[in-house]
Amino acid sequence: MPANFTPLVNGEKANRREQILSAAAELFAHHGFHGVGIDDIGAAVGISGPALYRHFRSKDAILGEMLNSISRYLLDGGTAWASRPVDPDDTLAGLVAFHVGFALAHPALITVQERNLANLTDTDRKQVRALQRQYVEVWVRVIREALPELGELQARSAAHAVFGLINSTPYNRHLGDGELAELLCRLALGALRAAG
Amino acid sequence: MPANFTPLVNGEKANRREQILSAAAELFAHHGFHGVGIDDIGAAVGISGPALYRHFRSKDAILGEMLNSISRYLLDGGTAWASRPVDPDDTLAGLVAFHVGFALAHPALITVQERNLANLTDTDRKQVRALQRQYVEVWVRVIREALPELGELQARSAAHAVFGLINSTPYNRHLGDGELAELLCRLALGALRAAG
DNA sequence: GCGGGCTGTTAGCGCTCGCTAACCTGCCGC
DNA sequence: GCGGCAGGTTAGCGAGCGCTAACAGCCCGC
Repeated sequence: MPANFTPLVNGEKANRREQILSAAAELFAHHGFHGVGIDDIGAAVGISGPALYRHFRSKDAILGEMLNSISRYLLDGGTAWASRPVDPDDTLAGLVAFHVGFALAHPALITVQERNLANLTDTDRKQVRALQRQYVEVWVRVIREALPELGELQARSAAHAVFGLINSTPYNRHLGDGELAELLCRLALGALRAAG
Repeated sequence: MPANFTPLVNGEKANRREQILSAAAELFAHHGFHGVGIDDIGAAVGISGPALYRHFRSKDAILGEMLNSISRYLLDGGTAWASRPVDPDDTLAGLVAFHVGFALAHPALITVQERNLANLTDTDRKQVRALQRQYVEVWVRVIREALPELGELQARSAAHAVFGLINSTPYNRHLGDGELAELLCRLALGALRAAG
């Protein structure tokens, strides 16, 4: 199970790229993809405008790499938790805690992932949707193992609803991180338990 | 408690305006505010481009009126439910069902409301945020009456989380409307019960 | 029946945006 | 020490955007 999220770990030189991805994520989250200019992203990392094209092929490529790496991270982490040989309730709790941890650590990425799927290139969108679909399937499987009385469609709907619940972190900055994490886990598990 | 949502009921002539608002909502939800052009909105209602300016002062005004009327509708409906003299658990259940009903009937409006606050004019944004804040306060009050052991901050966080849960309707079209409504109500109430 | 508002049209202005071109500079290997 | 490349700069292009101007048909009151 991955500990820290680093979009791309290419040894060394990826540093500027990560800087750009992180700044762009923040900007995209606040103003939307079309509301952010190339110059804005450049300015946010201290370089100016077209210098970005030394690191990314296009503005779309920035968003594409961002969403791809998020989806891949979630899928990998989720798969890792799901394949641990513990009892179903603990597996579900672990999966919830994993997603809560990510949502708390990276609210901007959550926002971008939720809002800007439609702004992707066709190929990028297909890739990201495939990864997201697989992630949902992991959840569906784990939910149904913990709550066998649920049908597949019900489990899928419940998964989406729980994603919405957890992904409320961008609007949810009243409590400290620790307390909020615990509350979100309780809420999510309580919701799922009530679904059965 | 309002039955149907009609953004503005100005007697008669508001018809075209409502047509435009509804088409724009769908487009904004799919492509984001900046991703939709004046010509797109016009085409969606069968007129072409600049004719919109016979009905709205600007593109921003369309979004402004849309978000203002959504927020006002939710606040009015929520306030109506909250002030019914029934026992706290039933009040909370009613409030949940009210929000679920809106989210199921108007997923596009939910999406726009969630994503495009930042694209509003300063004055519009202030108005909308004020309405939203009041709506949250209604929820906080009702939640705390049903679950007195919850602190105010916890209740506010729980409210935001439940909004996220219910507002997952745009991604959640696997079940029929009736079944999904019932599931979402159960999930939301289960989550809140687990918070106490 | 005709003048005026209401609602539509097309042409086009001015601005911003993504991106390219052309050029500059510091560092590293040979 | 010098050639080349990685990574930065500014100028400017072409396209698309929001919006305005100018004009046209329809309908309604007098």
